[in-house]
Amino acid sequence: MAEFITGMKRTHYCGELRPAHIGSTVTVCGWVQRQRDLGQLIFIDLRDRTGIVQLAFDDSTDREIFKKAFSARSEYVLAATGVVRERTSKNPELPTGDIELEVTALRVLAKSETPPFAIEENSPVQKETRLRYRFLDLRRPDMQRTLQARHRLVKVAHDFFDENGFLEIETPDLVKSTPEGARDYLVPSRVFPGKFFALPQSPQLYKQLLMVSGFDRYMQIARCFRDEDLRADRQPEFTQIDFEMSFVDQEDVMAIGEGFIRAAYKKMLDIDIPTPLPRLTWKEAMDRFGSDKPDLRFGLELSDVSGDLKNTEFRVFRGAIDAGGSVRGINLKGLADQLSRKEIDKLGEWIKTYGAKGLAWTRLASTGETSSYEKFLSAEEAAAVRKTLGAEPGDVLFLVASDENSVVYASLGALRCQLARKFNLIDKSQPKLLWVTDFPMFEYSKEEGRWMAMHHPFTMPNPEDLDKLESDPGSVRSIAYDMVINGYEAGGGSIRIHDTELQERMLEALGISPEKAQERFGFLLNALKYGAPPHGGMAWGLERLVMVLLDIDDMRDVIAFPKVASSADLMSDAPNDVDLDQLSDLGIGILPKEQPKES
RNA sequence: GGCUCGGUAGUUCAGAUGGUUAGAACGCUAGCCUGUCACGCUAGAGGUCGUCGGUUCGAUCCCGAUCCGAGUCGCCA
Repeated sequence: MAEFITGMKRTHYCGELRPAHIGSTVTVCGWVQRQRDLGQLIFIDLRDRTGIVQLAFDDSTDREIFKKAFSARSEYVLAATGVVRERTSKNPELPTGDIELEVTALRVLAKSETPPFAIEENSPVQKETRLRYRFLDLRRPDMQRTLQARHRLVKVAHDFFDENGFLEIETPDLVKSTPEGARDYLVPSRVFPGKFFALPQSPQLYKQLLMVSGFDRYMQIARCFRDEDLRADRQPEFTQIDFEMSFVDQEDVMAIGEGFIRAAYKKMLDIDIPTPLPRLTWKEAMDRFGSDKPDLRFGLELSDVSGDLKNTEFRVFRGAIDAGGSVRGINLKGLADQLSRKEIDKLGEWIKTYGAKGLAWTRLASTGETSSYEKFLSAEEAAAVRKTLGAEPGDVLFLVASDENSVVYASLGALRCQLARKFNLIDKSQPKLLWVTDFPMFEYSKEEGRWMAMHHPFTMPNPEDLDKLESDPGSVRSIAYDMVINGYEAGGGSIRIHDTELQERMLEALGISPEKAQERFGFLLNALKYGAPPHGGMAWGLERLVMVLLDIDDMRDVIAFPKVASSADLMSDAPNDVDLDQLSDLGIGILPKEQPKES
């Protein structure tokens, strides 16, 4: 039977005791990290969220207390009162290593089964086991630190936006389903059987409505939900640091965005981020880095060699160029001797996952020059390509050709990052932040056979491109901007359309009929008719920011109770079956699982 | 949905052309031990080898299906 804590009041956290406390009587509470039984002498390391302190029991200790110490096991919960004394032999590894507690009162507040893994930093346990026992995993010091950092970042956000006149206003979690964009999580309505709410993918429409309502400056730590497949850096439910402001243009929003990120880096890491941040247009980012979220901590920029090859007789290259695509390349400087032919072939296979048909290469190794494509080119063409890529002895040149530029960008953008990781070319000494601006308004969806909004349908098109909205949607730029940090899309936003007519025109350009538009977005279109101020804003992914700030590469490590790749929660076993009664209340039936077709 | 990788003791892993009794380390249990701090020493317990089916005299190992996990492509306005 566990003992009660009544009458024992914690005076100190374990990790804060120091030689200055010697002689004073203190009470600490925590979990048994480890018990060391030396016969007539027992030590217990007691852990709480601040650290560890050693409890000592010897022949001067009360026998009843000694017995309790003897039976204490890992993760038992103890309260201990004692006198702080200097240690006979000190432990320089511990902040509390100069002192220990000579225990005069001890209570076992709770026993514990043997934990499935040791509660310590970097304990070598598979993610699956950690997530099944998440409540134990979270006891580990690194998880405690990470979630404390997450808390501090949210505090920085609240403080910064408050100081700048932003009001936090909560928007609903049960909203209207708007099938543009990510798949919605649906919530059935009991009162309206067969009808559904959706969980918000973002507070987008509501924060725009708040601008119409005159709140002028809004912010929210907003929960968002997207029913899409997960990645190491993507969870189905996540949090945004979201803001929106009125009577502003892009520069005003960016200034606030830079102000917040400066405050975040300063208060979290004591790093001064120089502002204004550098900017790249989307086009520049794609041409130079093959990505709209380029990692600027290393070089390996792309070069377009299409111009050198426009008259080539080599079909692979010529065909790509003639079809409106391109041939582009990367020069891996000075590493030819460290990249074997076999490894190059492996990269060639790997890059096919990005849609490339293959990887053309030239290896200028000290043992000789070899190339997969130069034999198909004239001497002038081969030389021109080398010149464009700045080839020198020791380099490896990589070329990708495709009749779709998006494939060239995706392949080389991924190759660039892959090579940087492989050869450790990433300079981690300084974070690299930038804005990517002038995103295309639309991208063509082959699946849907129509133009889709790249950002979202409420994004303001660049006024210079307005006349091309219907005639040439592919060339229309938007007033949208992403904040990119170390190759992560940390945040993004846009100036919104605040004019009903333009909004209707935009929806029509997206192939949404006026009737459909009214049905889906009527509440927004209606609001825009009643005096909407020009407005815009942006949002950061809170988890992404914590990841970037703390250099953590798994988003699950910055979320207390995350989901696994199948979007299940291993600890609680959600999602789960529900009673038929619950379903019938909602007017919902479950279709039988589709049987595999007979062949 | 596709591709790749993985599932063996509580944990992290090793293993065998398909053959009697499946191993290690840590952890756990018990005993001894007065200065440990990854305490030490001694002894011991602990396994449906993810699940189902097939091949075989015999399957943890081979084959098929399936479940679970990881990465990634698609997807993520």
